[in-house]
Amino acid sequence: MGKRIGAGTLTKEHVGKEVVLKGWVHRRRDLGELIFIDLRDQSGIVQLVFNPDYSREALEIADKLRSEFVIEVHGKVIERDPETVNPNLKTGDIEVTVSEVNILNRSKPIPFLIHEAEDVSEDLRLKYRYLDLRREDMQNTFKKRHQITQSVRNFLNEQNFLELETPILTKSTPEGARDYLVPSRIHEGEFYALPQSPQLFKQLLMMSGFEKYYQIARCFRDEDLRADRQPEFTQIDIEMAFPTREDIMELTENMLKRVMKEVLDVEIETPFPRMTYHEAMERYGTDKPDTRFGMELIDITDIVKDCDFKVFSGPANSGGKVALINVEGNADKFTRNDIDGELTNFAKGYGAKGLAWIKVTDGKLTGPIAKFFTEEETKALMERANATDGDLLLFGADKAEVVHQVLGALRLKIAKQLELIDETKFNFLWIIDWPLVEYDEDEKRYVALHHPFTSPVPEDIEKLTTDPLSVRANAYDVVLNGYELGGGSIRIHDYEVQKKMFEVLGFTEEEAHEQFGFLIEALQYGAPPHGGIALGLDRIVMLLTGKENIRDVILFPKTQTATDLLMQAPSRVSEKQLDELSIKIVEEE
RNA sequence: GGCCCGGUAGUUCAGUUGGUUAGAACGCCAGCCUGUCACGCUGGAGGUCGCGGGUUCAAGUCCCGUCCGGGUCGCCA
Repeated sequence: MGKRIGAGTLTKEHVGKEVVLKGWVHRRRDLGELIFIDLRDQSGIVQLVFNPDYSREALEIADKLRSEFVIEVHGKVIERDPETVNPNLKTGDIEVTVSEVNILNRSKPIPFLIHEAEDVSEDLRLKYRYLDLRREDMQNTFKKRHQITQSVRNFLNEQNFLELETPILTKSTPEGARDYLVPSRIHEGEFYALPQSPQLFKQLLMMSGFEKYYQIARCFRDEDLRADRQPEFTQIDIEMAFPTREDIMELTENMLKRVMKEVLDVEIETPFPRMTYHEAMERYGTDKPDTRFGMELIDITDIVKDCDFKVFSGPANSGGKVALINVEGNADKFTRNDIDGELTNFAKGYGAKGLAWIKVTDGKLTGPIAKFFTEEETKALMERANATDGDLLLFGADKAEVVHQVLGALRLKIAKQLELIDETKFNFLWIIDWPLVEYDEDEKRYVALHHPFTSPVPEDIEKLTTDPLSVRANAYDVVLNGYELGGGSIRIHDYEVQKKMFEVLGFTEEEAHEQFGFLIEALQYGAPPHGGIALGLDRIVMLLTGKENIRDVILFPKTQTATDLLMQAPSRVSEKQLDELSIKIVEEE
């Protein structure tokens, strides 16, 4: 009885050795009196040969083997003849000739073959996730995910951070995302909430004297899903006592640098470029710009103020904005139909009323709106846009917010369509100087852009009550290739400032005490200055494995309607369970 | 909640202007095959065209509703 060896680990070094292999039947090639089987285990694939000259008994069993049967084989590693070497297989220069085979388990014909699962519809893959996960690509993804978390842990451990756990059953608080609620059996009519993040706990840990904390933390938010959003996801959660903003940013940069090096063997430049929120909105129309390509937004509000085109001069003269993106040299890729149809519809989806456009031909502006501009305006416009023959200019004219959204989205869509993005690049950058609060038209009050515990930059504290909208937050987001990887801030540690912040957000003193009394109190017992950051682990894995979808880097993800197709969750529960929780289901009409 | 795309054999798909018995490839089953590696060859089985309703002499195809999956806007401190 030899010891089991991994199929994918066999090399020429093993030639002549007797080995024991255990794994799955990946593929079978039955030539009658000669059968080949690709045996797959976690380490890889090796070809087994069943030859009657070696063992007729084994051949007869091999005849009965089917895809995904689990087998144990004893055999000898032999070198392949040069003409039968398979260069597509890592173990292709050897094979194992089998003397004995045991069927450890059988498999029904499976819904899809492992080697073709890549092309199978996603709902079927999710229903049979344990089959989908047998694929080499999936195995590699989760190996990489493991490497990333280990790399993060090693780095933070070396920096003397403690990995500490915080509760999953916690308190529902206002602000932020919708909570997942868990009914309490013992306290009738009361609920725990699953944490949207360990935010308050990690701040309390700083007040508890743990000066450097981290956690690979599961977080829950009951909001609608997207390609890069799941209702439960994982954050690399970090908090420090006594840090400056620079400390956290440098720590984050070094951590990401280490991960990129260890996992992808890619060197990234630090420090990362920094951009203010304002600049990001002006140049890219978004707070998470993809800087791997140009096509930046160009403001032309001043140029079109007096032009005859009311669609432009209107917003330009009433506090709005007119801007354009220049699709350089690609005017011929878009017909008038493409622009007035698909692109215009796309723009309308982001709040635009329409989509004005101009093409540049023979040094002149062409298209239906070109006639509205005087010679001077044309000249200024072309100069500002750096427009030359073959360019397509797409315009946004509206409130600045709408212009940013529309052109920002168009910029991305067109870059993808024209393949202008260098997929090998990793463009990390910081977005800083965020507004502390914004005005919510629906709720008729200020809401925190980050969260209510984010401190203003020191020089703006004065304006907190007089002009909240102008106050900059001491916050920072790290962005990679157009995705928000994470964000953090220096927190409020001053009781008075925190009280003022709640006031600005429209909390009465009573409400503040009811919801955050524990924090307000803790701040009064020697809370140290503190701050930190949280990074979305799933998104990091997604970007580092080149996936376009967060579900591909989560073992058992949920569908867009937040269901688990494998376990069939959520599900009804028994009357008895409901009774114990004092819960009654009200069926909708 | 809104908008968009999709749902036909186990899987991936095709299916014309609404018209005879809904096809292909892979997989599956059986037989043959000693150097295959996407093995090959021969034969076979396999369909609630997501579901419900409507229009029509006739619906996979057109209309309405609904369910499921995906993308996105709102939402996500």
